[in-house]
Amino acid sequence: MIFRRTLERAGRRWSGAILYAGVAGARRFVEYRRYVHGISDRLLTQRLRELERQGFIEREVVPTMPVQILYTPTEVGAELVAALQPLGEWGRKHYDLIEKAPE
Amino acid sequence: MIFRRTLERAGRRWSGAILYAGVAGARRFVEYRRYVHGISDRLLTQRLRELERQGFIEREVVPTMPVQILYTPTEVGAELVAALQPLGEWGRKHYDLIEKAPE
DNA sequence: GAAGTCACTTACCAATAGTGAGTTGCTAAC
DNA sequence: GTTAGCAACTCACTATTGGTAAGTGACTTC
Repeated sequence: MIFRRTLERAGRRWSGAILYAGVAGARRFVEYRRYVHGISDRLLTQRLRELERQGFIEREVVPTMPVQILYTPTEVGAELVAALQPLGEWGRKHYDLIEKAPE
Repeated sequence: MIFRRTLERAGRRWSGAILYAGVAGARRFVEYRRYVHGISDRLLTQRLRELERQGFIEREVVPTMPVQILYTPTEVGAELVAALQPLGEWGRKHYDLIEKAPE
């Protein structure tokens, strides 16, 4: 079912938050790391690569000295984040349920 | 961040699909198993327990012979599924991206 | 009395995630 | 001219999660 696949892809650990950071303005590796609190370098690298492969962000190497690497959300990536807004609303409304409740 | 926690809780493997099945009318264990294609008994048990602990479904034992066990989505559970509708729309729109694309 | 259903549980292995340290190529400070 | 630092990674190791398959006990149907 598409619903399940979509939800589980977007809901993969860190993926949504990384995309969200991109939409919020993050571009460089360190910026993403600052936005996405708690993620390790290893997983940030891995997720950025996945999101690139899946077409949600674009990777661009700027040959300055030292090189800059920019990760920019694509059109679909931004649309996906937009589609997640109601879920964000729900989360804020039920703050205690998701922030205080057991795993 | 709430957004991340919410998304990752809903996006945990099988969780969203199970809740969705409940909203779609599933009540008994075997019904959920039929709705959520591909899930194993082990994980269905585990997820139903988690969803109950988190307050998304209610477990009720009906002392017939043999016993029936009914899992019913709560109000918040149903609201969560409703909040996920736009994501479902997005998924259907970008079908090929999520169904054909690389992991 | 053999086979089947419901709602699980157990054991085992594979895949994914977390932690922490190391690396390369540069610049700036002491 | 060694030391320190940053950006963007990579590697090795452990812990957690998920998948597969089989088993269980109370009951029903043929």
